[in-house]
Amino acid sequence: MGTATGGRCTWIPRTRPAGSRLYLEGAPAERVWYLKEGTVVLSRANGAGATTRWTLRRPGDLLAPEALVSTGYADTAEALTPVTMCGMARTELDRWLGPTGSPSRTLLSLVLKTRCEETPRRASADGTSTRRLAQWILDEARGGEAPRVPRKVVADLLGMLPETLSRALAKLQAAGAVKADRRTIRVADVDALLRAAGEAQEDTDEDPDPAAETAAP
Amino acid sequence: MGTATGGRCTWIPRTRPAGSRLYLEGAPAERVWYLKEGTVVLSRANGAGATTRWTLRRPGDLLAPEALVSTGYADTAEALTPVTMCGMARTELDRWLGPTGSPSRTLLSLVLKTRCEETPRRASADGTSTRRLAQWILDEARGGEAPRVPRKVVADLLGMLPETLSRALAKLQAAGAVKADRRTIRVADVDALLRAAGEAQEDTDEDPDPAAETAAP
DNA sequence: CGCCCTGTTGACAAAGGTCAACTAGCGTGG
DNA sequence: CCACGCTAGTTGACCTTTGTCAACAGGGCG
Repeated sequence: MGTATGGRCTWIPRTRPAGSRLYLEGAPAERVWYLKEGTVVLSRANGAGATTRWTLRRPGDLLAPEALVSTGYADTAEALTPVTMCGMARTELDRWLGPTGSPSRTLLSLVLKTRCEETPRRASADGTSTRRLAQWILDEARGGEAPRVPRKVVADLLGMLPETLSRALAKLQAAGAVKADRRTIRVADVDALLRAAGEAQEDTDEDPDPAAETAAP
Repeated sequence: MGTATGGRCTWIPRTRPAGSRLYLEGAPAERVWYLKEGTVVLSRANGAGATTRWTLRRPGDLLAPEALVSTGYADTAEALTPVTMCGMARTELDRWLGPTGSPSRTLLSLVLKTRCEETPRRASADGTSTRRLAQWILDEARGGEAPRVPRKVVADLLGMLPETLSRALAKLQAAGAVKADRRTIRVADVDALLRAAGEAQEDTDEDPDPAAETAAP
């Protein structure tokens, strides 16, 4: 590892108390951190109003690497314990990484892009089967058509059985949201589909999050 | 993107028919591919005997980037359609990427490491709540103790409610697998825990997978 | 010392898994 | 070219698991 570990890095070390929000999903992604001490949990809004915590970060992990390929943070990070982290401004990091277009930077970008796109899906072990299916279709459809993969595969990807998928799809068809035959699924009514994907916790108001969390400065 | 896109790459293009296995989880990771055409599904054995398909790869995605940081493939890849992909041997890629220890390579390694470790967890939207909890504890425990995070956080990470988590934990304690108080969970009996994590589809024999899939050469 | 927050336990309802029968499309072979 | 059989997908009935709602307990902090 070398450069990033060992403490004698050019990155700026900093400590934050337990409970603090380190960065917010959607905010301009200006910094990347290397986590030296403590535990951090990442959460992400999952299409519907709800927010899901989906993974932990521990010492040695990188926080917000997406800053390199995206303009906004992909997750909200919350310290579960007091943390020590080394931060670096995105622009500085950019310089540090060397010329764009170098093989390793190209690869880095590719990997990060893929990672950013797929993680949100990961989150949802929640929501009704119909809702998950609707979200998947919205995510995956290109030109109004979902990928032509066997039903069994779709079911696996969504963590449900083919039978359940079949029923969920039937519901979406009944609602007029999609039109499906044995091997294709096409979007018939985006609004209806969005409704199916979002509906449920529609009552859950945005959780205004009254500061409270941030401990002593 | 430049280097990797556009077709005029140093990578060796190759086509494979629908249904073929492109590489196998656990096999020595010798190549990395750039997917140019087609759809690929990745699956991974999830602790218990079962195997879960967890994500799709489409044109423009990288296949098996873990080859750079791991000796074995992390997933099994299966072509859902005929595919065209550009492969490169790990050693050659290694040379192409330039000196180890350069900032961008260091970062690339970090990101890949994190990615490899966290994806398996993603898979499991399946299994009973007790089983998922057992797997999580096995995954996360360091020195016989699971991370000290609030129950609510653990529940979120596992996609269940605090109530359900509480019941699942009670079962594991009843089985003598763990010992937990209000804020810690420590492993009491690894074997019992492994049994709890694996049990269920114990009848599911290994799916010998009788060729069948591979289409015409 | 008492309140509040987090976690636990209980009873009930609903979503989804299970098992099983049935249908449709496709490929194969006569 | 048609018929047959096979596999993937659909539908139905039932049962387990988990989410829901609610009451309660234990620790920590004021």
